Amino acid sequence: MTMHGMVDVAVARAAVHMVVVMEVAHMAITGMCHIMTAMPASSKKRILLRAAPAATGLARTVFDTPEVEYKRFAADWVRIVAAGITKAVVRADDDGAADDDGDGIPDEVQEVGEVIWHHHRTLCVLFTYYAIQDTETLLTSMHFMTLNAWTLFVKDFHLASNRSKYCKQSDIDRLFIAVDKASKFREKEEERERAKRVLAGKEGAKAQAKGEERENALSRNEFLIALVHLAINKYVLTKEVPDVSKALDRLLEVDITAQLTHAHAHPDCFRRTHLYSQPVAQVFQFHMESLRQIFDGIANSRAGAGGPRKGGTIDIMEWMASLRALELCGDDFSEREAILCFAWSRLAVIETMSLHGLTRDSTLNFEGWLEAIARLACLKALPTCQEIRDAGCKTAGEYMDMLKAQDEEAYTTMLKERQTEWGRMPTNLPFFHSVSHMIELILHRIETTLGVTGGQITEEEMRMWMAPMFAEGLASPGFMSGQGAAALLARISSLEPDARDDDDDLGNAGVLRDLGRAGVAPWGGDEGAGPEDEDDEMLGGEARVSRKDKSLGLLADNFLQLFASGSCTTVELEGVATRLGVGRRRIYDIVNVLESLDVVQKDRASSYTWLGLSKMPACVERLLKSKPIVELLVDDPSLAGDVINGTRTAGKENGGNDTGPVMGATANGAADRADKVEGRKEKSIRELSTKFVGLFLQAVATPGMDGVISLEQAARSLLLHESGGDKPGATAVEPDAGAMKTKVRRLYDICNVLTSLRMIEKIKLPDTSKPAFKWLGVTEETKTVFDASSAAARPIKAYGGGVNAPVCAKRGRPSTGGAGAQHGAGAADGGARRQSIATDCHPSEAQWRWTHAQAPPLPPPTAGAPLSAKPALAVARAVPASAFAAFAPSAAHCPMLSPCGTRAPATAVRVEEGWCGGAPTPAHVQAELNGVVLDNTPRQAIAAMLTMGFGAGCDEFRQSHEMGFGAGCGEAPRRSLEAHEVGRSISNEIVWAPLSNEI
DNA sequence: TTTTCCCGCCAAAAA
DNA sequence: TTTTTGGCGGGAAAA
Repeated sequence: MTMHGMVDVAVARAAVHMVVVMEVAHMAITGMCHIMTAMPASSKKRILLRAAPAATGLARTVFDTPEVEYKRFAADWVRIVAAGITKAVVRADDDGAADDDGDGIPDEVQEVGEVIWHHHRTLCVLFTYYAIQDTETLLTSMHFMTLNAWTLFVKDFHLASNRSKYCKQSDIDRLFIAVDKASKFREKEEERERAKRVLAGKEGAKAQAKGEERENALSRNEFLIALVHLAINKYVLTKEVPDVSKALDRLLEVDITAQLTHAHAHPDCFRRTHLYSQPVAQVFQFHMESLRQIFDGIANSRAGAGGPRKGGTIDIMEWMASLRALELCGDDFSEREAILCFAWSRLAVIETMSLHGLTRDSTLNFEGWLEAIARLACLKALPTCQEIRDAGCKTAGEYMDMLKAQDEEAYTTMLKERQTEWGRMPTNLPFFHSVSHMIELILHRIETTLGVTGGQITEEEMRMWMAPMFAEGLASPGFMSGQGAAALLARISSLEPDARDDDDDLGNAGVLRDLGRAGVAPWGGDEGAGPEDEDDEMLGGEARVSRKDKSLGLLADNFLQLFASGSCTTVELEGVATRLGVGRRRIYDIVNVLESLDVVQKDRASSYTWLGLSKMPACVERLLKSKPIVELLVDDPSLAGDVINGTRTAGKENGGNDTGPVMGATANGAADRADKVEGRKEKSIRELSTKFVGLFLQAVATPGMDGVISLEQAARSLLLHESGGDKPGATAVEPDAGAMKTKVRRLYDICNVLTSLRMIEKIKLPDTSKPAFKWLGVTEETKTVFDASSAAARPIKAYGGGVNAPVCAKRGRPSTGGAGAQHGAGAADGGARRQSIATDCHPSEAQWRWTHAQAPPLPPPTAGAPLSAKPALAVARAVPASAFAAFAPSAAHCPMLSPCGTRAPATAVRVEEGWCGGAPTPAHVQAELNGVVLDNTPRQAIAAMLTMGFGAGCDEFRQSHEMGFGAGCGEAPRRSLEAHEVGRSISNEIVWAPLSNEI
């Protein structure tokens, strides 16, 4: 009953993950159950809640979750036990078969299991790393470790010693063979058994395609078994350590874990510290359309060749073939490293011994593929922005190919000099630049092949590009050999599409786009032919952002888009503000109005729950039914005559001049609680919004008004109400001009968001030019606003200083144009072709185009606003939720959206948290680099980003973080791994969890 | 001009 | 206290 000394702590901390055990392999691990019972009930409940989505959202998991990892371990462990580890342990251990807790499993075996679990992540990584060493058998190698690989592993970690009695190289080789043979034998047995048991079910049919033609190689669980034996040989037999679990722990801890290098970093290190940052997400987002096409093209390549169609995934062969076609491997990085990129971009899969699991584990979905590209970007030798510029090129791709063509030697030299070791980050440029340049290179190569230039890659183009590959590339990947490959390939490709329910079908986006630019030859020449584009001579300096680009309406659009597309249901103010690139203050304006309509609901400080359209119609309905709080007054006395009519007991004309309440059957009603002059609370935008909507509803009910209200009218009604002037006997005090002005200002705020909701629209009163709005109610368009898919498709508009391409059609520059004011690069959306996203720091050269070729379904009033040009760093501050769904940590990962623990301070995050927790916008970073301090700048977050390699000149930050794939992953493996084991970040605020279930 | 409405100070309300 | 909310109005950009 006494529990395992050293592992104890770790196990206790990891206890949370153990809950899952029950469902997975409870049979084999029942012995561990007591751990769970010892767990505090509260935490148990919490985790179970979180575990739920894991089951359904596996494919969506962006980080490897503890749950999955635990299950993966459980699956291994079941096999290990089945393989008879018990016998070996009991035989070697001093305690023998003691089973104090009487659960039927010898305590020592249990402890061994716990030790393995403790190091399982590391071991999985190592297994893959070495399995990949052998490119000879590329395909199988990702799941099997050959003798060569095993030997290399042993050598790297100095596990063999010729002086030792039981651990000479030859002993270890023998060990390998023994394990391999034993399991092979057992597998055969099992299979026979199974075959017998399986009756008709189609289960049986596909269950065992697993031909055992694989020769000497260890699967992961066998590798683990081998390690146990190795530990026994190394420490138990030599009497150094009496007990097997301790010996294993020592082996894993001292001999292995402590010797890990950056190359063995867990995939999540890279994801967490580099990949999921806003700048990177933006880079991807910028090229999203093209990337999607490319991915689809590659993913469906075999379908085109007559092969089976696999749904939306890319396997290793396709990955390698595409890299070859792009001529990416070379002196800077090898094919083996390319394979590592692929392997590291996969997500943990629980069961790799089933057909389904194997497929999962052997392929990358879109997000995974993007990650692989990002990893590739780390390895690839790429030019800096400066170099590109100096060479007079627009993109990195252009630069590379030009260099190659003009000076082969220099090109080769560059490749050699710039290569980055696997596991390290490039040092010559910020990571997101690398990614950007990498993508440009890919696009450029594809375009050159096709003779196309700039712009989105279309489906058609992709097909053309892929064509030659059917013929050669994919069909006979020359870089690999071996039957195993063919066998595995057959296995993988034969399986059913696996209902990829997930991935949004951006499929038709391409079509839309093509339609959009109809008239322009698909590729072939021309293109730029857009009648309009011109200018871009670029601006000199600071770009003044148009007021329209930072309007509340625009912001509201983006806000709605962000949440409507469903990536997250928790609205966390600070995070949203950062994400949207605005100050918190502005978010309040929006949220308050939305709250008054039940679109969001406040659940705690700084946090709201997104309700979307679920409650909103009912809310409006309710307002309609209940008597309005404020009575609508008709502003123009003359008009009052007509308006006031039937149906209402409009009978009261107060002494006050024109004031005539139009509605409100029971005028007295409104008075009840409005007695005391309304306090601050009553004047909140939230309340104001409710009242305002009430006014609209009255206007709708009033014949002749048709739901139209002028702001002045509304303001006056509101003010009169506030002053109590609308009460029966009261004397109306005509509000003074100042008050009116203020009130109108507020109403504009509300109108802006209501407009974004498409619930009202601005109209101009025929007669006067008075501003007025017309109530539309919950329209079809409103529904569209909330519809997840259309929201995802809806382009986001750059907000504020966001800088991207000038897209405005309007040529003349706004009068203000001071010195080199900015410009609209006037490229019409439809024909806009990609330029470069080179996230360069020199605006004068960059010409951005925000390429939303497809016309937004419902251009909001503000659409088409010119986007100003500006320093490249800030490409677009607002990124569509759809982008974040794929790249950004989900709410669950990121305290910025949904704190899992205590809330992070509003403006600062701990450096350890990486970018999570108040991510700075590119503009912030830019400002910081320029030495300017913006308000609301999350300085620490920026510091964190800078340590990751963004920007130069921030040595004080960098020095302490010269890291490879992850902070601490290289230097202090012990510690950080421990932290990882527990599945939480060091800061203790981030809890790994699957991406929100519903996406 | 008039209409819009961004910005952000600073105080009330809430931890 | 400190942090979160958010009223409020100057004043400037659009129309």
